[in-house]
Amino acid sequence: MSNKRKKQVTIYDLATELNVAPSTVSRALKDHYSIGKATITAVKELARKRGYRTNILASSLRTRESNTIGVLVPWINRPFISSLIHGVEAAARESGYNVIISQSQDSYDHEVANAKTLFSSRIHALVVSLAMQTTDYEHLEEISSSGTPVIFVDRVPSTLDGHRVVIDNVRSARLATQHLIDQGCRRIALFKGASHQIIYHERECGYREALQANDLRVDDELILTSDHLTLEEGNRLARQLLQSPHPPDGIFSTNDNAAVGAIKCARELGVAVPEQLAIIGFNNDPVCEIIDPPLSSVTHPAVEMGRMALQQALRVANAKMPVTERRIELETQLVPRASSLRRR
Amino acid sequence: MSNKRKKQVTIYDLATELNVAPSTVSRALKDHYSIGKATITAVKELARKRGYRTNILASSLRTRESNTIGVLVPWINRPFISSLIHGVEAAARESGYNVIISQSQDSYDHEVANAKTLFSSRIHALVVSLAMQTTDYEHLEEISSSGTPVIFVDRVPSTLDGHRVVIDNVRSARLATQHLIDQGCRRIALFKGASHQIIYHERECGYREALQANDLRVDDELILTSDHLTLEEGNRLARQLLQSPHPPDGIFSTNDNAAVGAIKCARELGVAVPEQLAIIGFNNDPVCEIIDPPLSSVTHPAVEMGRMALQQALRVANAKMPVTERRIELETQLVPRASSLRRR
DNA sequence: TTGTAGGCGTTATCAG
DNA sequence: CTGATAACGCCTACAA
Repeated sequence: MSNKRKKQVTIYDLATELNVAPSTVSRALKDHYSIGKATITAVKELARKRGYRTNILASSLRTRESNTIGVLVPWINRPFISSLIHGVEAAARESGYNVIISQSQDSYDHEVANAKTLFSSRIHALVVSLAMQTTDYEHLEEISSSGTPVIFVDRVPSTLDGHRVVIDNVRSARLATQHLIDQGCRRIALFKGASHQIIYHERECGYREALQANDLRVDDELILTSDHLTLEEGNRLARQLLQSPHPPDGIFSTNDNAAVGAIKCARELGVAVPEQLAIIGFNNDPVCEIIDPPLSSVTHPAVEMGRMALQQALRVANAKMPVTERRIELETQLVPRASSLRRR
Repeated sequence: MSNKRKKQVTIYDLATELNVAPSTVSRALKDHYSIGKATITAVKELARKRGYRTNILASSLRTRESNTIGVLVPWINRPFISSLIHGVEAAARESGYNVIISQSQDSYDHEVANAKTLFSSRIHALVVSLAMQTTDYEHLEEISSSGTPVIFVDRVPSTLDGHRVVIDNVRSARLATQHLIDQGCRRIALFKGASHQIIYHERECGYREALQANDLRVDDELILTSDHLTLEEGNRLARQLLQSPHPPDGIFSTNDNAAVGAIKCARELGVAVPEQLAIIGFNNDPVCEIIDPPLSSVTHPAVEMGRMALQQALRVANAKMPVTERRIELETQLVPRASSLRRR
């Protein structure tokens, strides 16, 4: 009920009370160089006293610049994503921007609808991690080509050449796989997500490269795809493998959740980890230190990726010239723990 | 750079092209009853074709109603909070609202600053979970008394009588403690957060009530306070207790994190869980099922609390009459698991 | 150093 | 059923 709200204080009110023009107030409030010191202090003093708060809506409308950054992610309540958002939000606030978030819930339709809504809010820039379902990017190209910078993070498009903040998935997966090989594994299984998501495709490439570099045969039966890579899925996939005629002696899971499922499965079946089955995950979620045995993993710098994405967004939005560095790659690190370390 | 942006399509453009007045277009777009069927379809058709998107800023300015809900929480990247936000966001979107988030990082100063910024954005309502540091509520009272509904969730103020969505902390804590007693515990320790946060105070009350109801002495040495209740803190507190002359035979931790720390500590010291030390946490985070032994806990319906908070926010914001139901309480449930179940 | 005036895009009011 | 007009609060040429 707008009529229940107290009337807000405007620069007009301050102006009349001080017997100056509204424009003077406006300028004084932002320390415009042409305004007298005395006026500035007087205006600010009164503003404080009257509880004046600049109306960002009006200001944004006038300048055609909102100070709001849109964030569009699959799910907010996942460790990696919530840390990513944490990074975006913290960096945004430091630069004086607000963050407006929405989740696609991994649905393409939601993603399209939310992208439109965010666009209507005249966001300054958009940070996106794609829904699992998404394979075309028209809704995002539209935003981008209208002049609003779009920065992709983690789940980036395969065909669209947009700005992106990523890790080297191929190298990271190669590292993880090589680590298992170094620990003596010869039959290594891979748990991956839907291949049309490029990150999973790349991680598979790294896995294959490592095997080939060590003259190990790639057995397609050991490459398992899951749409969600939940703990339960990981458990199920592991069971399937361990009960097969030729069980693997190592598993590389492209996320930690599914790896934890595998550990639990091994425990249930009485398979010794890491002696009979070495396991490594991906993301280095807190859960790695909680599960027994502790889970080896590869770091995935979520907070940092969020910060970088925001900075890149501002860089692109405020640049005079097109920004040529369209891809920002962050470092990852192997974190070996007991789930894969065999005493030698 | 606004000048890099393509000029946006306005109702004006549509109006000229269709030879009608802008006001007609505006009304047609929202199916105003007084506009002819033919005009409506024509307008909508052209709008679609030209890629028209209503400018929410202008609309909000004019109507003095933004369709944005503010969310102010300590940290986004915590399981309970990110699920809470998930709930708020999902419900908001279903009702046609956007969500703008900011985190206080548990600092009072941040909380005050962010509250001001959100207020400047002319949010429709504000959902808040307090920073650990916060003990005065002027910054929020100001918003509330200006007519913007403020809804507190979980970490609610002790002295301010605002709208709130909570659980029955006393009862929940009583349940948890009684459960340990039922399992044969006689010396039960309590891990709690800063007492000026009412939720911890209430949980302590529940704990005391349960002990007294069973004629067990309350030993103040067993009540340990920690500012953050992290896993490491839990580990440290548990060690302190277990190495004391009279170690406890049960621990009730007011969050799961610290309880996990206690389990790890017990494992490190060779104390059997639950036989020598029964442990129960609070929140029922995913980690409960991952730790070994699985951690007993009390559910804390994060997503549901988020949804309810949003609904209450809209109810209050759009009510003709003051909303009298200022407190919404959700159910919790005891979830016994191996960390506290002693075979009998 | 300050004031004037017009407009950002939308909607509410009042006429027709 | 539709149109003209004025405002929402702020910013920015341009004028003084």
